[in-house]
Amino acid sequence: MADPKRSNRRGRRSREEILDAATRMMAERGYAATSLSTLSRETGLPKSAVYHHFRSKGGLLSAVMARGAYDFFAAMRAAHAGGPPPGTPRERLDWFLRRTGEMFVSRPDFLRLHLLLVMSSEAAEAEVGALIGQVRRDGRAYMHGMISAAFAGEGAEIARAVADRLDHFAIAGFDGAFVAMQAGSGPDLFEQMRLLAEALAALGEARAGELRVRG
Amino acid sequence: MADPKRSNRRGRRSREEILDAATRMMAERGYAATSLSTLSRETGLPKSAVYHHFRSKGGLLSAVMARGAYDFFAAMRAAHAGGPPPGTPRERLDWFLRRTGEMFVSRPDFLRLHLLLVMSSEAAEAEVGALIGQVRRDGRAYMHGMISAAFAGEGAEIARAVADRLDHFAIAGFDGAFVAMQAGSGPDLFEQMRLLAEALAALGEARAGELRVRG
Amino acid sequence: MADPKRSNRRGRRSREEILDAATRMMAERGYAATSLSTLSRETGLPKSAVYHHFRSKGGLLSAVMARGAYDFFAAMRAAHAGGPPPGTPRERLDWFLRRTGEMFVSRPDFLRLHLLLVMSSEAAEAEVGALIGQVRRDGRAYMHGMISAAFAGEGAEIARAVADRLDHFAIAGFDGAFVAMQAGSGPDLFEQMRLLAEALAALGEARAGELRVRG
Amino acid sequence: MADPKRSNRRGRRSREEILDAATRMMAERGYAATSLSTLSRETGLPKSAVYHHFRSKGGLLSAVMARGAYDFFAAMRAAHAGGPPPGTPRERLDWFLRRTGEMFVSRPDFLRLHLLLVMSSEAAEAEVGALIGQVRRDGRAYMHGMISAAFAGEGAEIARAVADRLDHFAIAGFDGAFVAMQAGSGPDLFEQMRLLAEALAALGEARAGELRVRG
DNA sequence: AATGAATGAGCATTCATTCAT
DNA sequence: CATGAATGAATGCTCATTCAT
Repeated sequence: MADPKRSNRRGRRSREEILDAATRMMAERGYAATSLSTLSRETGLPKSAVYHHFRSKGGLLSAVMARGAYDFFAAMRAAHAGGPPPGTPRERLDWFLRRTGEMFVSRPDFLRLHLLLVMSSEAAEAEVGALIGQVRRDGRAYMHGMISAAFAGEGAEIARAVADRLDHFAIAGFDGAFVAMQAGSGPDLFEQMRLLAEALAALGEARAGELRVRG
Repeated sequence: MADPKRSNRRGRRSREEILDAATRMMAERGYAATSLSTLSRETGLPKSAVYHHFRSKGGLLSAVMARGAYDFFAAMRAAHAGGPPPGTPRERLDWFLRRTGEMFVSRPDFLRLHLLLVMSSEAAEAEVGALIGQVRRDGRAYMHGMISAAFAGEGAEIARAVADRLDHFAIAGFDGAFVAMQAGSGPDLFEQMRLLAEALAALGEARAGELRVRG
Repeated sequence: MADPKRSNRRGRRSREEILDAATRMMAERGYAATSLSTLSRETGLPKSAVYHHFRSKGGLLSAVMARGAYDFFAAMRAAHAGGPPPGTPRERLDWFLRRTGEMFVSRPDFLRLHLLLVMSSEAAEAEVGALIGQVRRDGRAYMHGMISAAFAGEGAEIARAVADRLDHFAIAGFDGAFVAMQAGSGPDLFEQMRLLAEALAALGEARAGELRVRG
Repeated sequence: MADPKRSNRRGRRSREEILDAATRMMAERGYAATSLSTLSRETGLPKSAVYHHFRSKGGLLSAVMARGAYDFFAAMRAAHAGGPPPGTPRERLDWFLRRTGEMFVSRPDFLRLHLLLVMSSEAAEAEVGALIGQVRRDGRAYMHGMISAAFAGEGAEIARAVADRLDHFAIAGFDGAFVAMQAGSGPDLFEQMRLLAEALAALGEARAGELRVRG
């Protein structure tokens, strides 16, 4: 079944190949619809290799998610390194969101699988459920950082308060835009990002105004 | 297996029972992970009843989607019957979105399955793919109606232009909020709806302002 | 399912339609591989019609065989009506066998199904088994008649003795030639028939010679 | 289901067991009527073993045919090793055919299945169809060898010409005699073989005579 | 460390049949 | 007389998993 030229002394590489294929397939078809037989056929590696490296199909899913999350956030940090140039909150949000949108386009697999699992309650299986929760918390924290950076000009306290209020909303805007992109409906993703930046800026400035008055 | 008291002359009822159970199960676990054996066990009806009524598992999915869409939009129209009381666009959007949010909470199954299918490319199987596209178009048209109703005070032309610009964004806001609700993360759905109303109002008014100046 | 224009008051016709389709399908695919669903789809008549007219799938098989046998032997008698012109046994056998070969070519379904059942021990189911035995006996009797007619010039007694000896062999020659025709191998059926006639003539004359000497 | 003492390290043996049972069952009931469930029950091996060893039910059929053909022709060669003693063509044909008849009686499974497939057009499924054609060609070649050996005394050229003319006819005689044996009708197989030998001798000598005159 | 052989449980689907109308 | 609805049993097949090597 396996390519005979493939040595049997290269565990690390096999692991990565399985992980790559599984990420792609699970993101395309979902967890339940991804069979180890197909995975094996597509990688040229035996089914037992999955058990060798990941203990079970569920373990493979966990690994896929863990690596995906790690890579995703690393890529996010890289994309945003240096931070936006000075400017209005809206300009700064625009800068952040445009770059984030580029990530969505170039690495959709992780997000797709993430949303699939969120919706399908296959997550309920403990281990993965925890990972998903962690990813959502990390995502929100990341978003929080972006928003407060955008409103840094209002002072740290106000920036934080604004971000507290808007981070979930921003996450929802992302998720929704990603769904629309997957559906092939809607305007292109970057147009959506621009509107989201505009909305966040408007909401954030309104909120900052209130706080300035009160403070 | 089946209740022996169940006559063999009640096709319509069996059909509905299967449809109910399938809607719930597919929304919970996804299409692939919903097995006809489990469905049969849960309804007490034989597996062959599915084939009798729906021709195939795919046909059942189509029927689930078709009925779900029909019921969903009917319930939406019922929830919004009469329309919002007079007021500012934001107040009117608030009224619309609060009621829509209630729908999400009370009938999440259809939306869950819809999003699951959008993400999982099981939709690619023709028949269902078309249905999903139709649902998204209908949803967007519905949203368009809500937004232009909210901005009716600006005149029909401007209201329409605003809705043209914002309908996709609003859909994304809904989808994202629904995802957050499913994930159990984020503030409650109604808080999200309020923010979305505020954002749409702000974006819409800015857009209307531009148009008034140009006009 | 059924053609709506088809009245529900025409039992005789439905019966024949089912019989026609079943004869064809069973001859093509065998009894086990002929499903009532397919039969129903192909005739446009409901599956229950089979039970109405034939009591069971096995009953349908019996009816197919019975009608097939009846028709087949009637057609044989028609083809051989009048009998061969005077001539040598070989010429007369040639005449018989050429005409029989024409039957094989023009109505292969019954023979195919017959051989299929003979080989497959689905015949073991009593009712059909008996029918098959009857068909083989009738066939042999028919062949006996042909051979003794061919050798009538040797006198009735010798003609009968020759036919007693050769009828089974002739049947085997027929069956084998029919098999070859179905397999698409071998020379055309009529060449086979000519050789068979030659062989029967040679064998018969040798036998007749022996008998004449003894007598 | 399986014998628990059966180790999971004996693939070769399982393969043969399945092949044996399948050969017998398919020859008895035909391909379509042989179910993997019954096969599994009868071998004590799980259904999945069939897929492990043969990829599909069709693959099992191919393997059954391939092994059957191989064994059959090997046994034929063994039965005819050494060749017939010197004598007239008829004596030599008698020797060949008697031995061949013994094969039919002692190993009827392969031939039964072969004829079943020839008749039932399940063969049309490519892979098996090709195998069947090959078997018929091999059979004919074998028969050709037997006939020309029987007529070797007439010289190689004439012997070949006689065999060219009669091989198909001889095959048909075999097939027909085998059918009669399966049907339980007719005289015993060896009587049929004797008549066939006589017929082939008569036809062959007539043909050889013609050729001698012409040559 | 890595794998091919093997398997039991479960899958979607089709079957022949019954029965109320 | 004729049928559409309904179903339990069985079908061919795929699944995730184990285990000896």
